[in-house]
Amino acid sequence: MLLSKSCIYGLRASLYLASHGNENYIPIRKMSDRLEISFHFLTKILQQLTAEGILESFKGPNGGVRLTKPGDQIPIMEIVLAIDGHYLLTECALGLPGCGIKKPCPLHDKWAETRDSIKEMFENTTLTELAKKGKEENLRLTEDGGFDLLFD
Amino acid sequence: MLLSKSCIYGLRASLYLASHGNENYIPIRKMSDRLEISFHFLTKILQQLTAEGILESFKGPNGGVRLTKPGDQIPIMEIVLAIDGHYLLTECALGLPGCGIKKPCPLHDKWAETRDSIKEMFENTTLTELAKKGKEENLRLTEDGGFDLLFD
DNA sequence: TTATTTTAAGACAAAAGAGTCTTATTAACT
DNA sequence: AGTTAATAAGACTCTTTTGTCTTAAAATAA
Repeated sequence: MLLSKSCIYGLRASLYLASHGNENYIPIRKMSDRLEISFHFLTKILQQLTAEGILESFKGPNGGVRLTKPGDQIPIMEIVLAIDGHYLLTECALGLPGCGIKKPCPLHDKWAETRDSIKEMFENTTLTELAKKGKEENLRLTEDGGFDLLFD
Repeated sequence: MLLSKSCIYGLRASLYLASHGNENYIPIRKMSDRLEISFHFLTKILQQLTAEGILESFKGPNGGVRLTKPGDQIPIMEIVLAIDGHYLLTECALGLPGCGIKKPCPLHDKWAETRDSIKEMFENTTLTELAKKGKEENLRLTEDGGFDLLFD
């Protein structure tokens, strides 16, 4: 898999948050219900994003999590980096450690090019952009549910 | 990871075979030694490639495995498909089953485009092409060894 | 025929990823 | 103060991937 399950869940939750603006904290329980993700698992993932400063959390009644910045300032690459690390940006296609210009593997040149196009895609796509598109066209965010399910 | 370890090992071994032409069978033990891959693990992987018709094997003394076709007729996509399956060509970036034009996720369009560039890269790169380049420039195929290590 | 060299097959073990559960801790409301 | 609603933290389990080991089968050569 390109992205780990944790990363995918983190992205889905981030899109949820971006679809709602970030004035209010949104409870993780609500998100896990709507997104059909295990509550405890999602909690752990969002704790990572909180630790990385992408989310901020608030305990107690009316608590939850929200984005620390407006979603149009958050490329999805930020979420990917926070959860899966930089492997996507640096990993050798043949799994060789430190594969680079100096000590390349035979696939290095072609793969570096392809990898850059992945990188650019993730860097040039913001949460808000996807959330907007998702809302307008009621696109999918769960196995059988669209963005409309995220709203009351 | 983009490719599984099994797939990476399968690719490295295939490049080994392609560097040697396919007149002779090459023992798996020799490949596993040179490529620094566990013999039994590599054996299992190459059995998959044999089952898929990419390799043919021969038991007993002077036995081993070899490519069934000239390496310039084998795009590395064949190896990837045989070991990791078609997930690379079809998987949704947000992990939604059956994500496609009909029921897309918000990332679908952009991801499909990026995914195609990965696909094309793997389809347009042959074993021989990489093996030739690897031999000529003595590129890396193990943690610290180049193509020269593959030869006696 | 017997010993040797090789792949084939499958049981087993270790490590990593994914998911669950329990117990704090914090904040709001009554 | 006490109850309730929420996140934080960490132990624990399940599953998949990765890797090891043993035995069988096939081919060669003495």
